[in-house]
Amino acid sequence: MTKIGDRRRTIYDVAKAAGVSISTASNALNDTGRTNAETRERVKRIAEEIGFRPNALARGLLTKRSHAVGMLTNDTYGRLTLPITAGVSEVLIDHGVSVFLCATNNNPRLAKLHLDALLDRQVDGIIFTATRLDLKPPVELSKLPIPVVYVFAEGPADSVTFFPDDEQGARLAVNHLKALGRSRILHITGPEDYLAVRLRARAYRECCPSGADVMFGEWSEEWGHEAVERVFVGSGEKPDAIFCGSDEIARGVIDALRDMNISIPTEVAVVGFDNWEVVARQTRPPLTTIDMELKELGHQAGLAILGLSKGEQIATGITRLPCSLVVRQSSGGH
Amino acid sequence: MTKIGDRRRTIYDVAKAAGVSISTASNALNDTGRTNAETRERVKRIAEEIGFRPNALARGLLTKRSHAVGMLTNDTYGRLTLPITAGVSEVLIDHGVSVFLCATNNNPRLAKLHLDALLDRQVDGIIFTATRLDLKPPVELSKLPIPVVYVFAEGPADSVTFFPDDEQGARLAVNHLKALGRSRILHITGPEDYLAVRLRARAYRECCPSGADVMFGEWSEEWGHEAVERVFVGSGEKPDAIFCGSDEIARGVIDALRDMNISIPTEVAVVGFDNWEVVARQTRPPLTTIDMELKELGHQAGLAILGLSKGEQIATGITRLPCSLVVRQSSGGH
DNA sequence: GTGAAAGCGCTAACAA
DNA sequence: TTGTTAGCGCTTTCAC
Repeated sequence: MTKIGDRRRTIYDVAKAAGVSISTASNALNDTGRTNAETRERVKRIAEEIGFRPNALARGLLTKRSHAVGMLTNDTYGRLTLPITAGVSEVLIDHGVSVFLCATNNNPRLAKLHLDALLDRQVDGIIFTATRLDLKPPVELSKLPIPVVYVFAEGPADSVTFFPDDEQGARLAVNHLKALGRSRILHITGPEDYLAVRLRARAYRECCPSGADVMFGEWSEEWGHEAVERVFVGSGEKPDAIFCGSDEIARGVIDALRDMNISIPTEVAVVGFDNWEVVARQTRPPLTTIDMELKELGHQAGLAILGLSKGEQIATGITRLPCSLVVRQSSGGH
Repeated sequence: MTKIGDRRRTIYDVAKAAGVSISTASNALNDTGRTNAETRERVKRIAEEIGFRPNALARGLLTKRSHAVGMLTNDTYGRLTLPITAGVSEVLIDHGVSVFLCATNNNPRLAKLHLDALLDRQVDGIIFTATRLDLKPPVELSKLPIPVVYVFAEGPADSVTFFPDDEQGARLAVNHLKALGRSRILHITGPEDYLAVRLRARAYRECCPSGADVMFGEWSEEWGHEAVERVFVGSGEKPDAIFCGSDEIARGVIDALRDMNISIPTEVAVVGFDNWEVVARQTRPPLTTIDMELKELGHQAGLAILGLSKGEQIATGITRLPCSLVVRQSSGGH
């Protein structure tokens, strides 16, 4: 019976089994240097056979590239973070890069702890994600020795930053309603101190020059409900469409309209913002809404950090990625 | 002007600045070996001053412990995954362990890719999370050279596995309703092919020996709505309480009851399952529900993998962690 | 109590 | 084309 040590195979094992030196083995495995095609194939085959897998720690120590990036995030229960992270991870895994997930809960002590851990691990870059465009990181990220990409968060002026194009998204919603023949469109949205809220409201106003009416409030169903009650009591001309700042607000709006026996979309069409499926799919009728393409945002952020970590030049400043319109029954669109 | 190279400080820099050898510096920094207390303090102070941070790659290469673990997950848009991950990360960061997040989308190819990457990075262990107890990992995890912990998923018989105590959670719900004086309790729940559904239904039946009535269906609001309509049309004795298999179902139930002008909780009390705040907080009235303590599940999984990676003995088999009851207005409890 | 030296597994000059 | 060699930054015997 052959005694096989169960320690992991190293490049030495490959070299010995293939009858070459470790440098030849290394070159063959990585397609670097000048290696005879035949030798290369043989080395690769043998590596495969004996189950060789390179030690990423050793490689990283030498090359000073760990092929890992850190994601520092604020948003624990993250309906934003998770799709973004999935997008980041999805592009990076194809480039052999793994992702450390660090939830900071917006706590500076925790953020520092995670940041130090990431730096110790020699990550090639950091992606910082928050839930608001106008929220600062809980820890200083601006003078790190590695590149940083911001998603849904504000970095220094010359940083690489991604977020959704709120104005374009709002235009998409309003133009959809206008194309459906609606003319008295109301905008019920979140707190005015959110940049996203202001951007969306601005785009909405530009699309509805006559009689644009914005109701700022909270990010809750409750607020959607309340706003509708406020608008639809009494007489006077009523809106024939409502563009909501979030799907949650839209849900409250829809529930309130149903309570008042106002038919959707016949009397009032409703459009939301987020395409948060668990909400948008479950309203009655299902909600037409704006999708912020969070996964794509993650893709772009991943590609950016990849490029930066290789020393490539990436356009700095804010890049706003287009939103898309998801039509369901609440707007009566097709 | 002193030229300071901006490469990272190494233990050599610390040793030189402190006038000791690198081995002494290492011992001092790690509180290992016999080191003069005074020397130790001096070395630590100097390390701090020059901004020394140990290179985790070098350390891991030598010690064969990377102080990183991988989380392999199925549930991309994860209302389960995220709290669990947060819990894992929360305990581990305090032990200097970081977490790689790998979303597999239940895709074997992707899972293999991620698993290999984790192995290459010499992770100290892997936590596999799924969304169902009776779902197998998309990749073979049973004979890895590193420990594996399963959360919300089934591992081999002798593996370490955590999930919530569905039966205890169900008993909590039913007993709460009984304590409130309800006697005709109906159970509207998800598909019977889920183990969790069967366990909850069993516990419910045991608590309601007389007239226990279970309606299996889907995990949707729609189903909750439909089930209520089915039950409350026609004459005959109606339930005075409904225990739902999920918060989403409960939401449908509550909406349907309101549509029928049945008052909650006076005529019918409702309890959900999940404590998914975005749903449970927004129902009218707010939903009494069962919390699966996902973060605590993550804590336990993190501690388990930590212990296992240190070679400690951990009880194998399935550990079910208690759920808790969150009382809101839908049950009229206090 | 401290230091010299070996070496973790790998890559990249440079020689042959 | 291939092999030899020198480290990457750190921990850890084992002399002193």
